[in-house]
Amino acid sequence: MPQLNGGGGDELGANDELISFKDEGEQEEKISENVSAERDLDDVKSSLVNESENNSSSSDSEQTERRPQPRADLESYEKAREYFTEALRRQQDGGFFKSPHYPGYPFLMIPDLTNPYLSSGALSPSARTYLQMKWPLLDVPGTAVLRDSRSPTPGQLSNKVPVVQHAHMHPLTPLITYSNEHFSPGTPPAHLSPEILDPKTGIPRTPHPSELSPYYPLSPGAMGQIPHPLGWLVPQQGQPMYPITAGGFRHPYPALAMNASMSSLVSSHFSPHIVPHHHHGLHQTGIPHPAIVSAAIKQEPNGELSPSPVSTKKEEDKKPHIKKPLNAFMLYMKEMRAKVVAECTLKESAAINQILGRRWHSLSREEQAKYYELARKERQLHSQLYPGWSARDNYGKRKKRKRDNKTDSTPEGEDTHTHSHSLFSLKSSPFILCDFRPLSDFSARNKKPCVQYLPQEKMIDSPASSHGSMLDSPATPSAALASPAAPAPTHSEQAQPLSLTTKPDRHHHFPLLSKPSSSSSSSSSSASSSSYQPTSASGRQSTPPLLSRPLPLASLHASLLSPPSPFHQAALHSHHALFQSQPLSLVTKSAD
DNA sequence: CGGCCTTTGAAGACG
DNA sequence: CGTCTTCAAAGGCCG
Repeated sequence: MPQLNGGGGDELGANDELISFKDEGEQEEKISENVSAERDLDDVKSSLVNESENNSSSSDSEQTERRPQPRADLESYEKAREYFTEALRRQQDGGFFKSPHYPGYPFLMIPDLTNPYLSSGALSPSARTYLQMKWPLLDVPGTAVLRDSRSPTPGQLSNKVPVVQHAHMHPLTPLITYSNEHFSPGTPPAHLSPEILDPKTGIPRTPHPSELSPYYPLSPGAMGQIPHPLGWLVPQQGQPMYPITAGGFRHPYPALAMNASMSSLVSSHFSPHIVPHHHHGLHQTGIPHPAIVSAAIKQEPNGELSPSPVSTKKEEDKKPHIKKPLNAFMLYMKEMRAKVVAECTLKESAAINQILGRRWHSLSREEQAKYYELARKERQLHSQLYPGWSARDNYGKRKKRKRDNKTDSTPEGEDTHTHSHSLFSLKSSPFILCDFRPLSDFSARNKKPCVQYLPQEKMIDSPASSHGSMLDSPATPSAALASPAAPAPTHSEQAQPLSLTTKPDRHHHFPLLSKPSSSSSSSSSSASSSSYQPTSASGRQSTPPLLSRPLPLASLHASLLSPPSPFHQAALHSHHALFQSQPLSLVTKSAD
């Protein structure tokens, strides 16, 4: 929670910073653990790769799409998201390794919250993002709303609508911010850029250098300029954000609301000229929504807009397709996919996703928390933007789902309750089986083996990681923290190889592993859990995902090792400090 | 050309 | 209230 902690934005920031050490240290974090270390290395590698690749391939293609070329812009929110993620990714990669603008990692060192960027820098990429987002929020008077990140129920917060508060900004904001970076590292925005909407006028103007800067072009505080409040809203390519709701528009945003970076980014990325008109994607409100995607209209990969027949438009108008907000994992996927792809030869998304799924589980609580928070904000924003929207609206839009019952093949009764989600995965336990299985399956199925990847992954993720990481190093004290509430399904799975299904975690706890508290269901989310977790916007799953979901091995171990609550809380509060000063292992012990 | 596969999470639907 | 289903992204693969 620290991160989430709205109240002390500063503190949060501070915490983040601490955490941030992870980022760099991420690698470091784990020194203690081989696994982690490996993982980190892996990551690093990947990042390195990415860099190169980004410059070359991935980025090219991606950028190409995204570049503000004069395309029509209808894109949707998807694209916007892509930007974000991409920005994120780049940020990470670039920032991390290249450190373009920042020589070194400046951020790390700077504790100053005021300077978000810096501090953020310290954090893991995601963390950074996070911070950035927050800042703006903090600044805002109305922050109360935002702050909630953790605690306050979203519902409360939002009184939603009318007050758009920063809502506009948040979720996306961060993202947007990222987007800046997205171009940054290697690419000078020259082409991109130069025009930025004038915050005030909305007219394209030349950006300040600072804005242009790829990485953190602008620090909000630093920047004197006030971004156009709506800047990010500006649809440009649309991507970036959710469509604006009428309410949103009305509100004058406090300058604060907008993150300078966002605005700049947005503008830079999206060429203004392109944007301005609402194309088809008008929201009900009549406001153009990037978020709204019409299937028909989606851009083509090439970047070309598919011609949208008039009829199509009509439909759209009638029912604009508003996509679901991305969840934490999806956000993570977007961010990390490129890296994974770069690392391995495989390109199939299915395979990549498996890997990502494992990595996701291996993330530390803090890391996951970042994404959860981000997702939460995104949902919040989404709800504000589209008050009336419900997930159900999209039901049936996606073609049909796979037969849920793939089960047939594996039809043991047990599966019945398993979701359509991969059966395989179910069986595969992250621990032992899992890692292998999926991969193996996957590899088997796929012609292209991920040569590089597999080995590493296995090594990393699976056994070793799970095991070592936790025990040895509390790599994730946090994880430990998280775990208490929820048994780490993952672990549990590991513990029980075959039969266990993955999914069960949510509901089932393994007896063996399970911790007493179990709560299984979720609800119980221990205080701790709740604390760190972002409050779920939706009341329903108040349970922190982390808890509910498979926890990192660490968590599992931790839970086993130590009594949940005490340790837990203590850890929560102090964990950052511990991290920094002491080895994880110590922490764990101490906990005990 | 369109659906499948795969992942986790969120939320709707249903019992 | 608990369980199940659908969708979100993404991109190669397959029919």
